Amino acid sequence: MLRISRLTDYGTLILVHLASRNGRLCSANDVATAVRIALPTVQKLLKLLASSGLAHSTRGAEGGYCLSRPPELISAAEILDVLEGPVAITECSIEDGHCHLEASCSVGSAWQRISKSMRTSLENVSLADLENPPASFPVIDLTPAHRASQRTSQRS
Amino acid sequence: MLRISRLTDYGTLILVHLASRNGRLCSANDVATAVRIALPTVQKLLKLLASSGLAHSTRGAEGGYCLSRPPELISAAEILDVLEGPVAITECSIEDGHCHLEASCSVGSAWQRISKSMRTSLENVSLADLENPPASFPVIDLTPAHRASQRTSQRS
DNA sequence: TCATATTGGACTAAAATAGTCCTATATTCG
DNA sequence: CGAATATAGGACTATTTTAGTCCAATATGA
Repeated sequence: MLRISRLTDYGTLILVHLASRNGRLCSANDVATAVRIALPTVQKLLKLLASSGLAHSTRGAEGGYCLSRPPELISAAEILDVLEGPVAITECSIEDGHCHLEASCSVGSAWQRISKSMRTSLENVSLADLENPPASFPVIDLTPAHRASQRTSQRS
Repeated sequence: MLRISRLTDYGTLILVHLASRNGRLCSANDVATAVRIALPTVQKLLKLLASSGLAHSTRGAEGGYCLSRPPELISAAEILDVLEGPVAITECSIEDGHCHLEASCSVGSAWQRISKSMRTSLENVSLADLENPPASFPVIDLTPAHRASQRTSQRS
């Protein structure tokens, strides 16, 4: 859980590589060599990144890929959206709220809300942050709002 | 991504049901009826919950399952650990740090750290919270530590 | 026109997930 | 004791997802 797929991992690597090239074009071949992932897989991912708008592609000889925006403006949430599909911690949270489990579904809604706040927080992490990760990311406060006041001084 | 499996969803439902029974024993059959999930699946999950220590089982006639602790003392992180296996956002984050991707792996390490802080935050959400979900969970601040000071007043 | 690249999609293989079933063991009650 | 009720443990199958490969078409530059 909270596991990203291998392709997403690869995809991130590729994005970081493109970021390091600072806007210069990079062919699928170049990328594959640099990140040491099989060419067909890299091609597949680059196509996905380009069609989703995270990368820009140029066809033909001397063509290649580059980021469509500076890495500071690409969020981890976006990257996950593209490479893993929409972030949704449970299935029915996608089509908000209709499963066959009726009453008990209040639980699903809790997972949904947790998922939602996680997503929101991932929007504040940029590709640039992934490129040069800080020593640590701060501990998240997922505590339900109604209890929050009781434990504000928690992290010593 | 950030998707939990269907079995985890079911498992949570079952735990919430047990919580609502307030310590009284509940057979697999009772649970299956209550949560409306196929009996064999419920049996499988209850066995898992019992063997992992989240639930307590009593064999024989009049036997059944109950929570091993009050719902306030069971965290979402534990539930996920049991039902989904160890939380690890990338593969190599499990066996901390050896993949064939060498230098580029600093990225993986970033995902790892994000995953880690998410997990820590899930430790502060209890089964009781899942049972009666609050209106919303607060937005998480995942901003890297070195930028945190610049945006403390972010949530207006 | 040829070499270099991306595009779009089909296709196969491998692995994880979901779901079912069977036999053994423990407990209660008549 | 013996029948009924439950869990325990594990094998097993089917389904779905994920990973990975390949090919024919199109675009570009020299």
